[in-house]
Amino acid sequence: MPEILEVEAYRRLAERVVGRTVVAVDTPDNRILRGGLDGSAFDQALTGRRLMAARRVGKVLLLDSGGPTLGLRFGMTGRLLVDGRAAIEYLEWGGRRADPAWERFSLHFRSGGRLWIDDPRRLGSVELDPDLSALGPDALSLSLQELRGALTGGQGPLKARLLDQKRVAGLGNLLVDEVLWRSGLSPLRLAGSIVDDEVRRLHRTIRRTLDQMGRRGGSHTGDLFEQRGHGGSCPRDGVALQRVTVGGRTSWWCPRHQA
DNA sequence: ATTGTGGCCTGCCCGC
DNA sequence: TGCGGGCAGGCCACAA
Repeated sequence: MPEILEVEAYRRLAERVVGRTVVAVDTPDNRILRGGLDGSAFDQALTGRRLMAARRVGKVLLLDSGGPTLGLRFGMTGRLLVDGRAAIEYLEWGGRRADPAWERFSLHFRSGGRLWIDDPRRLGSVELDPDLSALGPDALSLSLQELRGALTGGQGPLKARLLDQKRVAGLGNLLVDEVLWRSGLSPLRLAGSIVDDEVRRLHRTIRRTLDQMGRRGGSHTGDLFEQRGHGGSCPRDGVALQRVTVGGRTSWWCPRHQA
């Protein structure tokens, strides 16, 4: 599903439309439109605008227009396509095929071509000038100090904390499971119990994991991924992985080396 | 205020 | 072969 790595790939793809001018906005599904606006409001706000930049904050893709900024969220099954090209061809848990019925939002450009969102489950959304003030520091540039801050105060399990977009923006279920597995930290540990040594290890692991998996092609390319599921075993030491729900998400972890 | 839970939404896979 | 149940999780509204 789209976590920070996929959305960053979407952002790079979206750079292809920077400089283009919007001539029409298609909103075949107004259920994904936010801010109480209908399709014509999006059309009115964006038609005639030239796109100035493609940015990303956490899992949100932002297209600056000189007027309103268009914010795109991809939920679990949203893909971005530009001129018929997908940033991520295969999306875990996404549709197994391309279906025009899954097109939810589309920008047409004066110079030709278009950008659109394909989202079978409609868990994504589109918004003008989204409020991003509640988002925590971005996971791709997360400093040690920022991670320390994210883990400080309050209570709750480590994994829930890392998934909380107000604490750290961009990490999703697969990335957090992979990072905790590599760090040897249990998803159930209380965030406040993580000592400084472990915070440093976690920080190093986040950086290395995002870098490596970004090059491999997305959040489904972790070393743990293939073993997620019943009957799966730890790739490191072979014992059966345990399944537990943390932060409302299915979590797979190794009871042998994650403590 | 923070933390937890349920629901949204639909494709896909499995077992009968 | 078709069908129904379970599952996937990002995000939000809502409850405690």
